[in-house]
Amino acid sequence: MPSCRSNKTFAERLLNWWDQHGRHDLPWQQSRSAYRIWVAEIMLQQTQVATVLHYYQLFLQRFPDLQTLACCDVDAVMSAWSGLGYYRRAVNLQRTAQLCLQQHAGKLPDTAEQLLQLPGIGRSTANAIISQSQDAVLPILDGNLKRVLARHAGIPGWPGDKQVEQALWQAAIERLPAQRGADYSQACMDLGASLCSRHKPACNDCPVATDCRACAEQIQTQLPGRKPRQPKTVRQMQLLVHRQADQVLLEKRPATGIWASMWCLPEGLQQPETGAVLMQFSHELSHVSLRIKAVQMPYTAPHMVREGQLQWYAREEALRLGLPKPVRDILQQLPVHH
DNA sequence: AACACGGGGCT
DNA sequence: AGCCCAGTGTT
Repeated sequence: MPSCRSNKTFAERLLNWWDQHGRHDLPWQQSRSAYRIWVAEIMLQQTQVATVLHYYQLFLQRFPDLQTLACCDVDAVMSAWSGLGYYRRAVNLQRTAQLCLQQHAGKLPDTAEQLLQLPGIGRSTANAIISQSQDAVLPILDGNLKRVLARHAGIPGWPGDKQVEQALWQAAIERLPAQRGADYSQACMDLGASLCSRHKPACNDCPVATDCRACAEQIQTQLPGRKPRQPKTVRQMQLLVHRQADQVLLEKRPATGIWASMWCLPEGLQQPETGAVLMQFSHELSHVSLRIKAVQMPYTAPHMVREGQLQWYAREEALRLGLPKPVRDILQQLPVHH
C-alpha cells in the first residue's frame, strides 16, 4: 500500500497526468469494438506500438470482422502476420474467431472469465479487452505495469518468478480507481512506455514519484529485478535446399517443438548431407542457440515428396507464407535459378 | 518451473 | 553483445 503524503490517490494523479500528456490518438482507442481491441491487444503482446501500427491497419482492412477472419484460409492470416513474430498468436487469433462463431453467436464473449477460456488470451489480455471495450475497472499486468509497480511498490525480484508476479498483481489491484477503467489502463501503459522507461526514467515529471519507493531510495533502474542468466545450449540444424526450376521444397513441421506447424525448409539428418553449403549463421531462441547450415541438395527423387508433409512452392509464393526468420533469410538470398 | 516464440529498440 | 518488451500455451 503506497503511503499517502499527497491527498490524491495513485490513480487520480495518474489520470490527471494522462489527460494532459497521454496518448489519445492510437487506432485501437478510437472505438469500443471488442473485435478491434482484441486484435490490437494480441498484436501488442511482446510487440511495440510503433511496429504494430502498420500491421494493424492492413490486418483490419483484410479481416474487417470476426466472421471474415474465421472463414478465411489460415495461410492468409499467417501472411498478414508475416514479420510480426510469435506466429502462434496468428493461429490462435483465427482459432478464437472460429470458436466465437460456434459458441458465442459470432461475437467475442463479454466477460473476462469467458475470454480467458479462448486460446491466446491470458489474464492480462482478457482484462485489457473488457476494460477497453466496456470501460470496466480491471487490473492488467503487462511488461510496462510490471516495471511501474515494481518501482512504485518497491517489489524486488524477477517478475517471471511466480511469487513476484503475485505481488505485482496485488499491487495492481490495490491501485485501481473507482471509475474510468479504460482510461486508467491506458494511462498505466503510457506511463510505463514514456516516463517510467527501463533506462533513464523521468522521475522529475512523474505524477506518482512522491510516494514511489524506488524513487525514494534511488534504485529505479535496479527494479524490476533481472532474469537470472542461464547458459544457452548449442544445437546444430541443417536446412536442405531442394530446387526444381523456380520452386523450392518446403516441409510442414510437426505441431510441437521449434516452429510448430510452420512451413520450413526440410531438416537434414545429423550426418553431413552431400551438397554445397549455401549459408551458415546462428539464430537465437530463449534457451537454445541454433547453428544453422543451409545445404544445396543436388537432386530430389520424386518419391521423396510425400503428400501433405512436403510440397513444392515457387520462391515468391513461399516468401509470402509467414516462414521462420532464418528460412526467410535463406530463401531471399538464394541465387536466381537459370 | 522450464521452455517456445521473434522482431525491434535500446545501451 | 546483452537485455528487454502491450504474454500465453505447452510440457
